Amino acid sequence: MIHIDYRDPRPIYEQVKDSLRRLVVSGALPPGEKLPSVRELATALTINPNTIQRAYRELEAEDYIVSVPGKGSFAAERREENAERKRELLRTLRETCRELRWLGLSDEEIAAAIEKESEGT
Amino acid sequence: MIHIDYRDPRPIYEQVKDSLRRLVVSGALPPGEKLPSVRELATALTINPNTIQRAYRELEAEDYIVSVPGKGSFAAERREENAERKRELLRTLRETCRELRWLGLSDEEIAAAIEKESEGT
Amino acid sequence: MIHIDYRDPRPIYEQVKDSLRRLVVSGALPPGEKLPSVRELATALTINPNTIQRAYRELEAEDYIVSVPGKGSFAAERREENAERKRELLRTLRETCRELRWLGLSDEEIAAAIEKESEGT
Amino acid sequence: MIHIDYRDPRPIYEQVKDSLRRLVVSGALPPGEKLPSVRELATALTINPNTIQRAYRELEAEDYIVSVPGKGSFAAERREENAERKRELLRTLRETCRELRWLGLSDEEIAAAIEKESEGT
DNA sequence: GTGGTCTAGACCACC
DNA sequence: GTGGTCTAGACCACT
Repeated sequence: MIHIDYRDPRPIYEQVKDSLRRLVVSGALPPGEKLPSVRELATALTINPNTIQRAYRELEAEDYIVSVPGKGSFAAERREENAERKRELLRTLRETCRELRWLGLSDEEIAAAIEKESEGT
Repeated sequence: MIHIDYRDPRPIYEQVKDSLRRLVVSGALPPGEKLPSVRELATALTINPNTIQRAYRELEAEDYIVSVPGKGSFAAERREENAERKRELLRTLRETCRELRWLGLSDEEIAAAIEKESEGT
Repeated sequence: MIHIDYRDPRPIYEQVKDSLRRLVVSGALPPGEKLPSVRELATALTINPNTIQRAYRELEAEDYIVSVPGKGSFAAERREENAERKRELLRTLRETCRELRWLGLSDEEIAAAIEKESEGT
Repeated sequence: MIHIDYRDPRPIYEQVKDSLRRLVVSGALPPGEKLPSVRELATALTINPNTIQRAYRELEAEDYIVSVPGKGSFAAERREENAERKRELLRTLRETCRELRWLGLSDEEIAAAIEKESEGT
């Protein structure tokens, strides 16, 4: 589920963050579900625990997960604040649609793509 | 119009590509419009001309611009092929919507954001 | 009313002290009001009684509560000594105001915030 | 100017953050002023560079400093957003005033303390 | 076992 | 020189 691409110029902790955020947001990790421990994930990905730790720390700061010392890390409850992130997402949403239109997609086709937002990645 | 962020981990030529593609796709550079020359843009951004060259080359391969030897580079006509790029865009579209829904936005709010796809960047 | 945060790096007895002091200072525990016994509070918070004991002992040394052997602990009368604590509070007061000003608040806004010193915690 | 107390239960990077934030907010480090480099401060305080780095990273995320790779870190321009931090500061402000009143200070004395908010720490 | 902090030391890209 | 990332390995408090 979590894939690291060493040719990706983005730092590893960012790639880990993105993967985990997607798992939470997609519902693959429902609220309250336990995430792999820092050490587990580190050995599974053969990445240093500090790097995983940083990903977890920042995901907690962004309210996607909750970490409880001595217990583990868990998918967070859904929250509706986070105006910053919303603005960012709406911006990419608009840009993506603009380019799709430029590539010839009609608004109906775009809407359809959003509806059947069910399958994989 | 073209903004380089040296703290962005992505390579410079990728940032230049994104900026230029956005200009084309948004209509800021309508089809046929002349782009600045590689050398012009390089000096304007104080970036190595090779970096700009690479951005132009790849944008041409992706059909966003057309380069005419001895004349310059121009915004391309709108193309409806590029299935690869379409799939990529639809994928980010779906992921963006999924996270926006997770953050509490209704489908109506998302649709509205797409409609008034007018303001800033 | 007393909230323990196990992720707070401060020792538990400090957190208990702060909570109790706030109750006294806010008037929630008016002078003479009986506090829960050490054992009661310890079981209620599932904390070691020694930890609670230490909080009570130090709060008595600082004149916020009074403990009467065999009878219990009570919110103290208002005291105007405690020059040490006053200096400490005035110091944090000045620093807090300084940062609020830096963040753009005018003296009027700050004064207003102090006036309507009524709502939550 | 930056003092680390190893008996303080708070992590070192937090203490470093607080010290630096105070320097910025107090005007001791005016906007644009260069901060000591990560390595300089690390050796000066005999603290590991990673620990200092973390403090700098988080201060940048909170918009108190700006770090430019290859150039250094600098005190940020004053910004007036940061509603989160404002709320937190106003909360401590109210609590501090409440306890000062309980200790017998009049509103006039408190206001006076805020006015002559000039001297040191 | 868990998350969290810290150290020591390395490497990178950029200036 | 600078900030930034990553590894390796240690220690702590808490469950």
